[in-house]
Amino acid sequence: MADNLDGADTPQVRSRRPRKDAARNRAALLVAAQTIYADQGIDVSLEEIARRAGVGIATLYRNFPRGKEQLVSEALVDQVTRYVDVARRALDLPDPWQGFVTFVEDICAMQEGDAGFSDVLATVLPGDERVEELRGQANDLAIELMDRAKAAGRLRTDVVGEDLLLLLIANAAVLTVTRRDAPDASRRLVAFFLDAVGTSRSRGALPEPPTSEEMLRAMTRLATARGCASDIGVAATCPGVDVGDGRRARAPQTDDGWV
Amino acid sequence: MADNLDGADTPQVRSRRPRKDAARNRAALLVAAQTIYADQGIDVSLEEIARRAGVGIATLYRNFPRGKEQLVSEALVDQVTRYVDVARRALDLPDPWQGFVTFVEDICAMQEGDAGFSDVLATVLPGDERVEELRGQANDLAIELMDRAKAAGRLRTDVVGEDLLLLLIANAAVLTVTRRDAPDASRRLVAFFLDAVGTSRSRGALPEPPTSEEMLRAMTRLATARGCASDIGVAATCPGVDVGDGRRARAPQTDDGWV
DNA sequence: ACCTAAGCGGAGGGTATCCTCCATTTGGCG
DNA sequence: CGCCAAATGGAGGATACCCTCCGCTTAGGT
Repeated sequence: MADNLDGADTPQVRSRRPRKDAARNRAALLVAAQTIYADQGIDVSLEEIARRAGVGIATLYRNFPRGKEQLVSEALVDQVTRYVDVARRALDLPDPWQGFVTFVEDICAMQEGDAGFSDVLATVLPGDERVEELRGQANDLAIELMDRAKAAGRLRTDVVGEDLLLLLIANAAVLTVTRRDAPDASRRLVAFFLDAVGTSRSRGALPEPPTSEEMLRAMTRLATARGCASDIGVAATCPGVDVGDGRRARAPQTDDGWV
Repeated sequence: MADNLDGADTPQVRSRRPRKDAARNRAALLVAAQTIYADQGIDVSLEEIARRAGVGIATLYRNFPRGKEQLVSEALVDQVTRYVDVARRALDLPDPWQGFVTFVEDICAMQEGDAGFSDVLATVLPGDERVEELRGQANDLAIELMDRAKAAGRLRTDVVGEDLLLLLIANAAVLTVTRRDAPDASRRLVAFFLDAVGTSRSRGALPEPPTSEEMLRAMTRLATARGCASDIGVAATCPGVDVGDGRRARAPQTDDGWV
């Protein structure tokens, strides 16, 4: 951590230990970012995070000079680390298929529990090499899990690592649409995927599907949030989101309202 | 279309035939919207559409007073109509399973061919009853297709209409991420889904998976387009857009790590 | 207790988007 | 041809977001 305290050190790297209030503010910002990102995804204004942390916007930029990208990376690096751990623990399971299934279900459950993490899994943080390094590790472990399951004859041999990525993207999208109104929908998608990639035609019972009402509410919510409609997000709104604000429509026109 | 021409009509509804230039501008706007939406999804600024149509922004608002929502509905109502036709034609196929597969593959291919349509399928246009009416029709037909396939013993009986919606959402997200760099990824997702919901364990060959390079490029493109990272936009999110500009980070502070 | 630099908050510049207002142009009827 | 309502385009108000600048505050060493 504190690899370079004060005192007469090299003139080049003149870092000092930060003041106590500064350290507190930095921590508050990270906590605020983690909380808000987990709840709403990473498309949240930096002002909102600073407000939640009880600091000014300038303090945020002093701690994270590269802006949103850096804040997102640092707020989510713990989750990405846990992601690697999940893969490692799945490899410890004796049954190769069980290991693969556990891994897939666990990371998709992590997406369900943290909208920001879900967003990040479905994209790339071009700026942060730490996150990308961890992602690479997890990817290697995932390949290992898959190879093991293939060797055991339980995973189709024509399934590749990129297919897992497709699932993460798909699941992120389903979650951004359904997180609030039909949270079980994600598990159903995952069950379909596992069913498709496995060889053992076990075909257990599926999780409950969402109801029509839940889906309607979820999609309508997304549409209004997006200021109109679309994209998961999305691209994904996409994926993600886009706070959306209101739209007033004082409108001399008839302007009947939304739904 | 022209349901109320001029002449001495009811004093309440005083619509007249529009001037020729006005009609031309309206058509140009719709064409521009269809073109741009198909290419980039519906998260495009109205200014850009007006510019492409060669008219001012005020002209757009005169023709579509409810703004983006109305323009999207009217630009995409043709596609949604085709969507219903696809379902109807699938019902004409004699083989129930073949009909279901054809329907699913065709609408997902429509999503691939039209990013705006893909966005709309994954949400709801709360304002436009015409689109929602058509969506309801297509939904009923889809249920019929599924019941038929179930009765033939080819579709799992625990699959419901909402599962199809999940696929459309998932596919929209995959497409917003991969459309430019790995367009085949969508077909692979669809193949997985069909494999999971079918009972006949036919298990044909899967479409080619995307390569690692393609996926990396796709995800990086999305991240930079979002100005930072994420969100699929769900649709993609924000799909499409958000120029993002540069970000400089001159960083006055020493700003070394401190972890 | 004092002093200095680290740290702070918020105003405000820049950009993007949605939407409205209004002075000007123009289609097309008489 | 001449008129006038229909139609036009672009300025600009409102909002949201990103990021920087700058004068004030305060931690903490002496």
